Amino acid sequence: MPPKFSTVRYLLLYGLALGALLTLMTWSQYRLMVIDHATELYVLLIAVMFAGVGIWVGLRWSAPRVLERTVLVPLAPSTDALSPNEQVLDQLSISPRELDVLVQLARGLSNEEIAERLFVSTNTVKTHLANIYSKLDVKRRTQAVEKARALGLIQ
Amino acid sequence: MPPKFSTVRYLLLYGLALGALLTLMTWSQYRLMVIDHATELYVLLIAVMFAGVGIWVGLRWSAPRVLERTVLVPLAPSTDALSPNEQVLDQLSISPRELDVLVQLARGLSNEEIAERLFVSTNTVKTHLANIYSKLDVKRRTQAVEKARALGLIQ
DNA sequence: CCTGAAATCACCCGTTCGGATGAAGGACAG
DNA sequence: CTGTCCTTCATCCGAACGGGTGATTTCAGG
Repeated sequence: MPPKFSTVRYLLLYGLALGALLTLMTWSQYRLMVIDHATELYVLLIAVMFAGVGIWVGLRWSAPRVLERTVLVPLAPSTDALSPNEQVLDQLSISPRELDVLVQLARGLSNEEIAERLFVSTNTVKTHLANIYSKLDVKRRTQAVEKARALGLIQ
Repeated sequence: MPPKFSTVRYLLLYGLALGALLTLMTWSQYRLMVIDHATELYVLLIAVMFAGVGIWVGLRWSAPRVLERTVLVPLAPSTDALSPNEQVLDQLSISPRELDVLVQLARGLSNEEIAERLFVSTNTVKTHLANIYSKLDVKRRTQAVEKARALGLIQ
């Protein structure tokens, strides 16, 4: 359960998922071929499966930050050059990824849950959090949320 | 540093503080008597010291909850019978003391800091927090703050 | 081309937190 | 006066968190 080597774990999961997909593909191909030549169903199945894989990969690489940004941006329409929270972000030199972690943090997620949502290891989350704490000059996660809220970085 | 027996610790602090006060009183009395008969100054000193003690004792017994309540109430003027957050408080059956802990929790304080501000032991804070978690149906303190904020219990 | 920032991952160690449980005293309604 | 709720305090144990440190990769900018 505790992902000490999350990279290895995810690689294993990748492999297992791909293997299961291939097995399912060949099996379904065989079954459908035997029963009747429902190639349309077969194509549909393939399409659905790969659509799922595509959606997952898309989430894996873009969603975690884009989804949050689209929530944040409309709340603060850019009047001049930078919105207020972006100014604060620059002043505190908080990186985009650190803001991602901060947003998840404000939702009350644990390190492991944040790691899962952002598709990184818990070690990475901890590193980001340590940087956030030092930049916000706080000691704990609840204080970080409180201060980030006061500074307008989140919500 | 870790207050395992906070009652004993506070009793010791009481004793030490009282002893220091008595020492200071006799010393100041002696000094002022020798220099000149500035009884007014002496009375003033006594008054200030005991006013401080009185304020501290007052805070010790009443302020921790009253001070926070006065922050909460004006934000939600009672329209009919119960203000919205009080309705939620009743529905969730969150006790006044638990709300006190919740308010401190939202400020990002640690268990020990909350215990100091509310003049209870960390064990008591932990008990209140456990009850809060079960009543709010959450697992961690950051989640509790998030949910309490969403429910309008705080801020 | 090289530097530096950003992002990622890892390990160790100590502290804090949370779950489970028991207990005791005060307040208050029935 | 008896049961119930609130508040308080306690212990044990496992999980989560935070500090410190080091390392690699990528990539933009000088």
